[in-house]
Amino acid sequence: MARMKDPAVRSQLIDRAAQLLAARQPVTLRSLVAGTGVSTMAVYTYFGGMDGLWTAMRQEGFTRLAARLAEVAPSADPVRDLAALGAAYLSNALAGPDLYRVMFDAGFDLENAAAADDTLHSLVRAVERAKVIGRFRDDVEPLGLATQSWIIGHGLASLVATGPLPRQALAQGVPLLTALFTGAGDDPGNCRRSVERGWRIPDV
Amino acid sequence: MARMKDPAVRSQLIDRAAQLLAARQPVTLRSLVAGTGVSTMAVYTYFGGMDGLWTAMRQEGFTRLAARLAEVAPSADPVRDLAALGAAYLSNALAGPDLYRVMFDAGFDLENAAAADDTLHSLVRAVERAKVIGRFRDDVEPLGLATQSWIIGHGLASLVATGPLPRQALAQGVPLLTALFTGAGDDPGNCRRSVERGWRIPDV
DNA sequence: CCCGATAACATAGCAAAGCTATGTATTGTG
DNA sequence: CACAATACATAGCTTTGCTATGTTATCGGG
Repeated sequence: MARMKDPAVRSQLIDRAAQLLAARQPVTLRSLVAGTGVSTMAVYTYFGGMDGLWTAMRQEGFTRLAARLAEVAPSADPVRDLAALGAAYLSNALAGPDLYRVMFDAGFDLENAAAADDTLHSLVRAVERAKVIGRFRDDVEPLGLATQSWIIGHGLASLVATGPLPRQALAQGVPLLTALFTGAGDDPGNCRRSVERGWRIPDV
Repeated sequence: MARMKDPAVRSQLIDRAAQLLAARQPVTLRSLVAGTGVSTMAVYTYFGGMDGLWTAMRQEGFTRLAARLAEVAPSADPVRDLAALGAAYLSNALAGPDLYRVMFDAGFDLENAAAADDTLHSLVRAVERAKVIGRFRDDVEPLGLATQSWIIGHGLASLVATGPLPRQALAQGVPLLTALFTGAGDDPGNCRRSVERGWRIPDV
């Protein structure tokens, strides 16, 4: 009945946008299609305009974040896993600061909210596992503690990746998470060890 | 020898920009000067261009933040004061979410870094006072703990004011700060009370 | 007291931005 | 095989930030 959209063009445009973003070059309609051979109309057939492209970029950002978090294999130590998830979150933000900023830049669509919920879920599960083995108290609300971990991770990512704090400030993540998890009932010594073991990743 | 710049025009333009920002209307060169009676050149004589205007907006944001923080009168309970400073920080961010976002949006100039340092200083002083009266351990580094408090405040502000978390999530500030300050050596019961007394402000 | 130099300001217009109207080509379906 | 619907290119419109140029007002020195 008609021609079909070529999905390769769509991902090509997204990739090029991410590439421009990483190169600190302005992402404009014309600079996007410059190297691709397609015309400016492609952006409108595939994304409905530049706004649609930014929405797609946000989705791409959450997809990459989910991939990073999925790399964290659950271990026998859920507190370590929580710190490792935080480290993966930071690692993702530092790997693509501009893309990370785009994720939280403008209007939050329902799709982004769902993606953010997925991000939280992996944290919630780790908190629940920590409760099961008695590291956290019974009265700890998994969603609440997961949200608090997210707040710390996002605050650190935002201030370091695109803000005024230097990269060494990433080390603040260890005392922050240790204090949070100790407050949730974990033994201070064990907590510190678990967090330090999980936080290995992003100090590069 | 020459005409003098009129400072009133400068603040008029800044005010109008903040007004447009709060009304969620695009801040463009021509929309700025639309109601003022001045021409587009004014933006260039006063700010050197739109970038200069955004820099001035960031300064304005930090000025308002400093004013909010200055409203917090130091009391005999420095832990309460720390929580009150965090609440004032949140209150400022929620009063002008768009302006708050502008503050951390793009390039961080030296001036902004200095303003951010001033913000930190009020926190550092409160931490030092808490050490003096024995609420925090002697080995607590004031700058480190102040930075950690800032990370929490900014994470909360960013995720609530312009992000996916609902306004009720502000309540997460209490357990977060309580855990942080308890980890710094404060007695859990006293800490909770102090934080709750200081956190009164932003739950509106 | 006035005049010239200098800076503030208005006007007009340029390059590039996003977007749209229109025409062409291509592909799935009857 | 023919038709219709959709992808895509081309060209141009509107608005953006910015600048070149001319005009006017103001302060200091004679």
